[in-house]
Amino acid sequence: MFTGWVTNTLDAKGRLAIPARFREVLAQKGDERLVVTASDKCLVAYPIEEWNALIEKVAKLSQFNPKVQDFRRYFVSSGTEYSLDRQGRILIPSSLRETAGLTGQVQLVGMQSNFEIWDKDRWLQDRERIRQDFGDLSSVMAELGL
Amino acid sequence: MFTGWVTNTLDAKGRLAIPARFREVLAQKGDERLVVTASDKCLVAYPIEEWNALIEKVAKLSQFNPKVQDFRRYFVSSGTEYSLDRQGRILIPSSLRETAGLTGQVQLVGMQSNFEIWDKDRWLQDRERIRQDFGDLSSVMAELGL
DNA sequence: CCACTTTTCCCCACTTTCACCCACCAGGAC
DNA sequence: GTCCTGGTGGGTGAAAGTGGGGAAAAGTGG
Repeated sequence: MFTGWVTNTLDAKGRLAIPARFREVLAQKGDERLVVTASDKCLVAYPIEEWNALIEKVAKLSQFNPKVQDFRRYFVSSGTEYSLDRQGRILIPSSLRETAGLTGQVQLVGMQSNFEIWDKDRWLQDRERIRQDFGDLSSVMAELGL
Repeated sequence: MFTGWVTNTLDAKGRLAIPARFREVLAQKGDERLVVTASDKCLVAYPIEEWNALIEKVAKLSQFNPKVQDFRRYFVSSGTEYSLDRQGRILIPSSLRETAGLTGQVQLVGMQSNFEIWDKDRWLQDRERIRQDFGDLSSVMAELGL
């Protein structure tokens, strides 16, 4: 399980160190490869296994539903496999860096089965938005049975 | 499987380098030929094998259904076979270049069994449109069981 | 049918990017 | 203090991408 918030820096070559804690999760799965994909405000990283499970589900949806097409074109298409280098980093290609607005400081956010990669400033803003919303959020959770 | 986003440039002669990662997929199939055809906003490239499978399916549809006719006229008829040159490029004929509005910068988008060829600006616009819609998209995905 | 232009293909050369390796620095444990 | 670990930065050779010259092929017009 990926948990917690970590701030790392993206170096000039576009490399990002994966926190040791996250690497251990991968090591336990016996497969250190990651799939990184673009979401609307950030990037999302999945262990291969999790990603494949997701892809299979998408493959079963109607391929002619325009929403599904858009989802595939944006979210699925950007998903590419990366291996860690000897220092436990991945190289994030410029197209994904641009999409997610990654600059210097990067926030990694554990989301249990996967983790998100945010531009730090954007993360701080979004966190603030969620905080404002929290009261409302709580009632939705209650409705969902939590 | 073709995955990920790659930006390459179309040179003055209309040649486009196929990313090495995509070429490997073709090499694994043992057939480096590609069929490129026009879709509504971009071009689509298929490995021969995939294209033939598609054609066979279309052949089974009613030849007198006007919609099928249009589909064949536009999508199927424009499909032409291209081989890679020694540098791993294909020459995109001017008719297809115009249709897809390809200028300098070109975006290649991996769509698993095939890949799309977009004019970069047009791609950015379309991506932005999808991104705006992402919240809505996500809820549709949730409804569909994702 | 022939001359001419345009397009296509093949080759070579240059530039940029990437994968790999090593080195450094900061902080915590001993 | 030293040792270790985690994160950061940089050099280097190979690979990928880019651009252009020139011969062959195809298309065009008289």
